[in-house]
Amino acid sequence: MATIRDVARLAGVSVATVSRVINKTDSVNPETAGQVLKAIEQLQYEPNAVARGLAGKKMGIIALILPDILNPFFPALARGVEDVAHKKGLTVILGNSDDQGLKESSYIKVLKKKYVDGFIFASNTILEEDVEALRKEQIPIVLLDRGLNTASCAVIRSNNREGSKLAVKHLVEQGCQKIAHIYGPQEFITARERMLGYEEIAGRLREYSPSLMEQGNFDIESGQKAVEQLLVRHPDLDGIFAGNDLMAVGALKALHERGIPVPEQVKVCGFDGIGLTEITEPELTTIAQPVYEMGGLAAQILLDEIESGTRENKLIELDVTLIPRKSTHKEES
Amino acid sequence: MATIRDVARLAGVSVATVSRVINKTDSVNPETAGQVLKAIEQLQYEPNAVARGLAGKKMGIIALILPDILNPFFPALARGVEDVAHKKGLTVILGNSDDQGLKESSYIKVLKKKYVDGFIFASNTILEEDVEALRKEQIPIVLLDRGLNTASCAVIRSNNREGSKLAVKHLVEQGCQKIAHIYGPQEFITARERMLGYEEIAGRLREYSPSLMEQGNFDIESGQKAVEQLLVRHPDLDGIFAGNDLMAVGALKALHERGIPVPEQVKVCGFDGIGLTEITEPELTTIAQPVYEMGGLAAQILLDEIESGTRENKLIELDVTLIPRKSTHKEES
DNA sequence: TAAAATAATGTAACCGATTACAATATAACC
DNA sequence: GGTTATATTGTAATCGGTTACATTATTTTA
Repeated sequence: MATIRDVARLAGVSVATVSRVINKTDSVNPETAGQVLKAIEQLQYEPNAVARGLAGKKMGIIALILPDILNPFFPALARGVEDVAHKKGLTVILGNSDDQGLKESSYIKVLKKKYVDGFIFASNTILEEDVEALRKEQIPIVLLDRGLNTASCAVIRSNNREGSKLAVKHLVEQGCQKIAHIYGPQEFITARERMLGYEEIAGRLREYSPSLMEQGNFDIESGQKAVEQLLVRHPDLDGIFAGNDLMAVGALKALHERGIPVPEQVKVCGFDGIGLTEITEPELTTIAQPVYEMGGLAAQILLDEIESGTRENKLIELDVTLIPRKSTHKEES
Repeated sequence: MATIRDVARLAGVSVATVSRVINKTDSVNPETAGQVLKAIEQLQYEPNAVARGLAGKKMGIIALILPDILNPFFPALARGVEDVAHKKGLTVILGNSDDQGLKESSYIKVLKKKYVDGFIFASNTILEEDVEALRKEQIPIVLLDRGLNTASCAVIRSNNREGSKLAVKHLVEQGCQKIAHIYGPQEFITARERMLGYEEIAGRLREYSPSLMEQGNFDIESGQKAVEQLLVRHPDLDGIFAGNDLMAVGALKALHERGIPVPEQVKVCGFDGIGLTEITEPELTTIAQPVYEMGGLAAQILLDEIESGTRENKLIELDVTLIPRKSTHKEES
């Protein structure tokens, strides 16, 4: 591998000049630049990223820390981030935090030493002090799905409350009168917002009762259990809005086990828009978040901050979309 | 951030001695070491990974290049790799190649400049010349699912042929007599092996015919289409072995559309063991690959090679497991 | 007991870039 | 025409470690 000194020697100039040509940081005589370019070409020279990193304290790497890539919500996010980053010549480091603040801290510690350019956290557990520390060290950071009160950096999420309202309204339109809600863990702001959206619309219904809500865990099994509980209290419920798609799948399973036909007797709607929803039987109506776009946007904002050295503490809420499918289909009568 | 020179100054020794204490590369007087450790503690010193990387040509990063993290097969692989890497203090860079050799080459080019310690390719498209080039530069590399004929490095895959045989035998045991196969793109060695396994067992059946095989594309839609074709030729088929789970899901969809009951009239078996198979109706029998373990093992081998500087051109085939579920269930009579 | 091996430490080059500062030549200004 | 601004280039320090080589003190070996 040729170094900048090899190029300088061959072109008959100093390394500083070569560096100037490469980075266009300073004026260089066009003729000289020509020589340098020729030498670069001839030696197939490529600047060493690590040496650059050491000098500039930036390795051209962004870190994406998410709870668990196994959760079907995150691959699309990761892909969105990676596509944007790759287009700009940056690479992406992936970390799984398992929603443990400590693991996140440990990633931060390790990656700071590697001069990562910035962080994207798709997580609810990141500690405020960690955010603050990065802020102080001027390391850009973008958060996904985090509360805005604590936000001292850019935050991206989708409009969970509106999405929730969309879902419940849709169920009502399809003829549901007694709509239950399986909500996710309340430490997640997304789960709280979705619950609020549900309450806002469902609360107006004649059949509404707080006991129509049941906690789940954002996974399939908990959705299943929640429905079992709900059916004990309300055997006559005719609609279920699950706080995410996995729990909706669980709901579908539970209903199927009990022989309750979907959508004829009970209609089910999920939230997230992950791929699973297309392969259940019946296919699952859901509120789709623009997950891929969220990832792309997060990367875009991060890259902008990295490049400009500025920080924008804005909160961006992306629109969600109702995808009506068979699980909420209304029979024509 | 304190540097090694700060530590040296505070401890009253040279930087070389500090380095020796940190890396335990050379004998140091215990008393001196004590001073150094105290200084390190006091200054909260952490060695800078980039400077280390520059000097040692290793950044403590491994690259995982896979076709597409959106394909549900790969998150588990990525998680397996990351868990092992993280345990050893290494970080993982993720790249999506979309099965394009050129994109892979571009990742290699970029990442070599970043002094990545090694590569894991979960891909069929990597160019032989790229492997060879890395070999020459002593950069460790592990391949997943790649042909062994060309292998000049460690290769890990699961025993596709045996898995396939397991699947077909299982269908036979469940009473199938006319078993079709949807095979994947033949440039994938996995698809070829699975087909061979199918032929070996199914070829012995009385009802066997080569026209029971139909090409698919490893995605849901192609599975659906393949079944439609197959049903035209063989309306009486009673078993389908799909080359992967996604195509099996497609098969299920096609059968469901036609009102053909599964497993009563036709039994279906997939391959891979991804999570989707648990949420279809009926749940899908599949041949599970130990995907998470494969990732972990790949990382393990890579780390060993990185540490020892050796290369082992071994081919490892991991065992697969039949997971019988409702989609191949035999009615008791 | 002299010679050879081992332990402990320091000096300084090196990894391969960036960049502050200095130096020179040329162009623009009054 | 002298002075100041601008363009062009080079020198050498710097980023923050690792490590080859040299030096001195202490042990082991013959």
